[in-house]
Amino acid sequence: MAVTLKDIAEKAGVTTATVSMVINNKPNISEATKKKVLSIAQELNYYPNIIARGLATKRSNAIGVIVPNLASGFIMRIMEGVKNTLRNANYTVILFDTIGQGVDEFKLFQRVVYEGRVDGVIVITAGSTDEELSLFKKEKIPCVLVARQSDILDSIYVNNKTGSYDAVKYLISKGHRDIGVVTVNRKNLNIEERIEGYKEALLEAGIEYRQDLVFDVTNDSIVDGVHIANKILSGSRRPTAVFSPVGDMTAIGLIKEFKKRGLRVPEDMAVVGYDDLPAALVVEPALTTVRQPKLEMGDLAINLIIDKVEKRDEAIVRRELPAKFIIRESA
Amino acid sequence: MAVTLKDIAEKAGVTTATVSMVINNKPNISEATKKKVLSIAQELNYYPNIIARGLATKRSNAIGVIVPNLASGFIMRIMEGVKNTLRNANYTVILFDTIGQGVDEFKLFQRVVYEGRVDGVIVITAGSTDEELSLFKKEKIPCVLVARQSDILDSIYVNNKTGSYDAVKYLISKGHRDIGVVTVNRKNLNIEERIEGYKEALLEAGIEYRQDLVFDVTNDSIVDGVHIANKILSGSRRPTAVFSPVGDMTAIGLIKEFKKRGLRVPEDMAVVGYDDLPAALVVEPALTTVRQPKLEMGDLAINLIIDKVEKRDEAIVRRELPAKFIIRESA
DNA sequence: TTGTATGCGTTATCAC
DNA sequence: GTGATAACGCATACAA
Repeated sequence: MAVTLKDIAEKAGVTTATVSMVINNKPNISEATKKKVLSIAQELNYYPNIIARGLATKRSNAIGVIVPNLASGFIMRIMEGVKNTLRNANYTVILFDTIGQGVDEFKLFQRVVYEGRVDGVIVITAGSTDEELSLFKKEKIPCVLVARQSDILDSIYVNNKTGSYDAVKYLISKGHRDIGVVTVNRKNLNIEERIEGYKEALLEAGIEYRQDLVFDVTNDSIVDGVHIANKILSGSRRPTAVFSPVGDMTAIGLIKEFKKRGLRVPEDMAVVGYDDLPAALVVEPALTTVRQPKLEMGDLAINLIIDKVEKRDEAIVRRELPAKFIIRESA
Repeated sequence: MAVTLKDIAEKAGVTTATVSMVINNKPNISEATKKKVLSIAQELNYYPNIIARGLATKRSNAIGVIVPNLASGFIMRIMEGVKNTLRNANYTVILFDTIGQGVDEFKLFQRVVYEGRVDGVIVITAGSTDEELSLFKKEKIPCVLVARQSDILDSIYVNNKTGSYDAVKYLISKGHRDIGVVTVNRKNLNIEERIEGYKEALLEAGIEYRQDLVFDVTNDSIVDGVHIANKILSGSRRPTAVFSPVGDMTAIGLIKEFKKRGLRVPEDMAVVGYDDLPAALVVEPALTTVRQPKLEMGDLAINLIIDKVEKRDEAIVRRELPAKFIIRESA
């Protein structure tokens, strides 16, 4: 049996109320009893029962993190940022993942909230529509969105447009005019914004936006990259460069397949990725890409959610972070 | 305010006890009240307060997972396995990470256990000594070790020796006699066992084990690999192959640096990794490596811990999984 | 089949 | 300063 307040109280000859006050560092306790209680607590190796405390205070000191899937290197880096800065805070992280979209994601959220398990939720999402997000808003619990901007919820996100714009402008400056772009075959606000950056750079250079240079992928993965590499090469008017705003893994698949098909990268075909995952450095040639500040997003997210939980700050926070275009060898 | 049993009870004209029994599907409830209560619960969008339930039942329906650090691709794959099979179980995962070793790790464990936050703990560790593990054993809570074998605790682990043995034997069959090996500069049982496999293959082939072919690294990382690649090349008797039981990232660093220094891989220098991370497929040449069944470990771990939590099975389970030697291009 | 009563370990509101 | 005592929301033994 674990040791409780009662055990300490009996041994110290006081009541549990007093012990509780000592443990929680409340004022108006004599030094004498404070010392005695504390020493007994130490001796008995007492740890407060978090569950009971949670029931009494209506606070769980836990933050829920809802992620689309753990497999992604992108998500993992964000989680790492979360954990890093959480280390010294008095909160724990409860992990929830969801493959499903929309309603399922919200159902999960709702369950988590209503069960009283967490004081706040960090949602890493990209697919949700605004209507879906408004459901999150309805719940009273603090909620911060990561990697997705929003007008109605707190959000930490990266400026998608500028990173893409820089990347495409760079390609144009290298003389490319036919620049392929890979997108994803489902609703994803981030990718859409990146495409905007692509279009803007094109427009500015007086280059026509061509639908036949847009290629769909289902996931950011090497196999998807390999797959569309072949599509790209079999097109009527072959591009001289491809930008992959969906992510680095796709770009890596592209590079691998282009090389396999006898093209030199970047001479015959330039490739630019997105995210800057560790693998960007292992592929050859090293991947030119747009870096997202993943650790920083995690860091900011956990700080923000704790602020919200503790101070109940009502204002909606929108924190935009810059993406950084990293020139390496593939373009 | 969240809706509680009481709200439902009042609306249904019964007591909270009855409602509780309905919610928990207890027997001996009339179909009529069951139906009525359930429909009201649904209407009010009721979710049981997990914290309160936890206090009453002394069960939290949460599993703690203690990991050394989230950054590692190896750990992440295990976590993915955990989450995958957890999806339909009625448990949540609470994540704890620890960079520190030994005492700190145990302090964290103890806190987690005593606070009553979790019903069981999965510990992914490699560095802990047997004495440290015996501390874990002392606590009454179920605990399964992953990626680390043990006589005193439940453990899910990979046979380290055979994978290494296969790898080194393969190198020998290719004519290599001077085979470098990279190890880690701190206590790590897994690596030690892999070194055993290396030694055994050597011994069997009548090749002397030479200390000057053993190279230390601090972490499994590309930079560490690059670093020791130079050490290896500057040695008096240069090996013709290097086996990196510490992991794939080191092996990738080796390959990159060997190539940079003008060596051909595998012709001039063969390289074999360990783990089979995604990056093993992106490096050129593709990495020959020893695959660990990471998803499977996660899967088994979560199933085992839930079994232990629910059935209080006392027997110590030791589940050994095989490693698989994967031949690709780097050796 | 359902209601009553009690406890889980804490915190919080009062008196004293 | 400290002690009673009542919550917190739920589960459960026992009574009815």
